[in-house]
Amino acid sequence: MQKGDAAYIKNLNKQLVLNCIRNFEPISRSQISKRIQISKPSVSLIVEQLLEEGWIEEKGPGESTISGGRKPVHLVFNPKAAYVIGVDIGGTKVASGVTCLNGKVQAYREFSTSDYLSKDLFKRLQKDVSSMLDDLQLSNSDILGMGIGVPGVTNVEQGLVLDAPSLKWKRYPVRKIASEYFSFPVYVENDVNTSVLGEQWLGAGKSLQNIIFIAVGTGIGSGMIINGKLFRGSNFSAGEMGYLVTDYENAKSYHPTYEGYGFLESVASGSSIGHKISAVKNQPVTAKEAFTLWKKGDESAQKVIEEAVEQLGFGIANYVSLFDPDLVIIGGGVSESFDDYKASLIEIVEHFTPQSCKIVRSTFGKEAGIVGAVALFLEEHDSIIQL
Amino acid sequence: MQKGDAAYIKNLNKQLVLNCIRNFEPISRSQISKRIQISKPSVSLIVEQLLEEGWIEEKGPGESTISGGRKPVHLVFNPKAAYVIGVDIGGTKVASGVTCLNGKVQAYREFSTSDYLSKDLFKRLQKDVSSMLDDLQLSNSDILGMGIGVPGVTNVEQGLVLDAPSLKWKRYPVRKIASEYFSFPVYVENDVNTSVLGEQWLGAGKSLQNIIFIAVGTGIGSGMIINGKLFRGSNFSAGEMGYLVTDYENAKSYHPTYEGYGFLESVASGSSIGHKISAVKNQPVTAKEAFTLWKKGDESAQKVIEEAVEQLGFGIANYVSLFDPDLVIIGGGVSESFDDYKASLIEIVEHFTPQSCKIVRSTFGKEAGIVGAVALFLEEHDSIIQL
DNA sequence: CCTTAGTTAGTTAAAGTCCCTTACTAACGA
DNA sequence: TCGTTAGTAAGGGACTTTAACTAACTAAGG
Repeated sequence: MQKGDAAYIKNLNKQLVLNCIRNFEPISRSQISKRIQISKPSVSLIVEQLLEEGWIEEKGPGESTISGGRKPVHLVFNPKAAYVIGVDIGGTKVASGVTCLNGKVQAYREFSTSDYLSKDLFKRLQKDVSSMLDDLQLSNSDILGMGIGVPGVTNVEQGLVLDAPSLKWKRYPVRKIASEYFSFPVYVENDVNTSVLGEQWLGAGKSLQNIIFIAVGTGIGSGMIINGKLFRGSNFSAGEMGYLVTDYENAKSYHPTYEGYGFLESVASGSSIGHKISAVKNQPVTAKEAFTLWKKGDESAQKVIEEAVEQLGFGIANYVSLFDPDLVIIGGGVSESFDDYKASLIEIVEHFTPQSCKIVRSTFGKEAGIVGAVALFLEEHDSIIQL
Repeated sequence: MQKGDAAYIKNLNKQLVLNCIRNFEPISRSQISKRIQISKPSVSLIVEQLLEEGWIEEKGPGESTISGGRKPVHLVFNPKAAYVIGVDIGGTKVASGVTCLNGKVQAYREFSTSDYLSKDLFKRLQKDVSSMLDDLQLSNSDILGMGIGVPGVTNVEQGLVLDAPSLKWKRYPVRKIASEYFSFPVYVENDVNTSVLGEQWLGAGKSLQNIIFIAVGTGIGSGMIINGKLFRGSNFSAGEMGYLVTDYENAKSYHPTYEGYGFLESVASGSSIGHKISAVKNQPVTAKEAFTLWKKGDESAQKVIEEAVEQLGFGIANYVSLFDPDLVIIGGGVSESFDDYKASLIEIVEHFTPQSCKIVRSTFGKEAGIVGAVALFLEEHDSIIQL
């Protein structure tokens, strides 16, 4: 529990005022005072400090009310007061970007993961970051910090990637290594978790309290916002949706430990769809191609995909039954064809859950990883700017 | 967000001191100061107030350290400073009890639900409560408030039972009705949720952050503590474990909306075990009798129970995969035979989850409902005494 | 046994920080 | 000029803290 002293309440109220401005700009000192129930003199004092520190700006006078009176001074948030760097380390590429405090991406870079995986990955990243800062004419002191999304189980407190198969990282001390290249604080987190944070901040889940984000691609992973906060589980491995069991008969003969994948991802992931159709066709077919075949009326593709969607639907239904979320967001490679199977997916979920729940597709494009990583930084870092 | 002022920090620090005493008693003013990092004068002042208000007591001198010095004055929590009433409204009986602040039940009463369900249930409850208070020589002012556990979906904020089939309550305004009979504050919550709160407070899940409580009886329900707090979901219906789907083939022909039960409870609950064996034996058999038959070597009982345990195991595995909890607690009628199927249950869960997780049986006996309801009150009510 | 130095517990007094209330000035419409 | 609203100044209250105190105890030495 937190101890209360003067500094603590000062900070509390300062954040309260700043958040009020962020959410209701433009707004006057007087209105802030009314809204957050802090006396006018206190608000004025805090506003003065925020102005001095550059977090907010005065923006011309507002309009008097109908009954007359002095015009209020409009205050607005200054999203360029500082910047945050978001990094998405994926299996194929490492994308990085600089965003302002509103999450707008100001600069973007990427490089191939495999070229630098064995060595100098962070050195290369440092190069990209320097180049972006140069472009934007920013210095290190303008940067609050960096968030990094990684495809694996991560201990965010220690900045340690516990296991990321696609990068071949095991107990890899990312924060420690990154601190050798960057002077600002760095936070690392599983990429599905950063995704759901991004969606909560600026995407489909804006200001919702309970959100599930499901990434269906090579495997199936998920992240969740619970009671407004990211939930990580007791061992940082909550949301392992790929391990769900939805088939009593087949599961019995199934051995996750041998096969290296969970049950659900062995029947409903993008790669499983690819494998199954490849087996039928006796030639390599990717999941993307499978969806194209399906649309063209290919029967074997239809069968495989329909079963995959059905199993995925069961998995989502289970998730929803347990969590009762406001929203389920589908992301990952297989979400590209979301519109094609959306209807049947929703039907299955509705059928097996006590309460209905919206299911939508992820909103972001290639910037998803960046925005999520930035959201992670803002969520974790103890600054006046909070998610 | 909370606004900070003098009263707020005072209250914060007061709670901090009181909790410190509750957790580490006996403890001296000086030690408190060191532990919670509040200056000695402040601690002394707060302690003086807590003594005056009766929450704590001085208890003789402690021992000096090896290096000499004045003996510390030991402070201890006074669990009899106030009392809380816990009520468990079940399908068969309404149990009520008075506990002290440590959760020890000081008095207990019960009456048959069916006798009073149609009318005067709360009037009857009031009688039991008065009688208990008389026995304990307590007055209304000694009672902080009342918690009530109910077998149904409940909106705790409004004190409204949304749907409790076994009581035939729909949108039943329990708090409003209770307020006509009791002068202290009343909180209502689903009984599985009160159970998990009770387990977190004084049971198997003491001081753990992520706990799942599963009640297997007539149906299958569950409650969960997430990040240390009870999670209710967006529509107060999180934890509907009975609706999990674990069987691809059978689920397809299954229609929860028609059958009134979820899929998992149709194959793994106590009543489903009873039904299935009754069908085989062509005579009514209860779940309890089924377990007895099983132990005696009855083959059909074995088959039915083993399948039920298997399905339940799948359900728990799914739960664990998604939540990554510290602990799973099994309660409800079917948990009485827990030791008989514990091994196979654990084996299944281990097999299908990425991370292993302890599974134990619920700790409480008939007082479970009372303690849980009291825990609910303490969790919800904004008093200096917090869960 | 008595004395004294060293140590720890708890209190007193003064000062700092934050907030609030009250009363003010500033600015505007009618 | 009056009524109204925005924002500021001054004084006071409620916390906290630091620094210095008193109280109470152990242990060692004469």
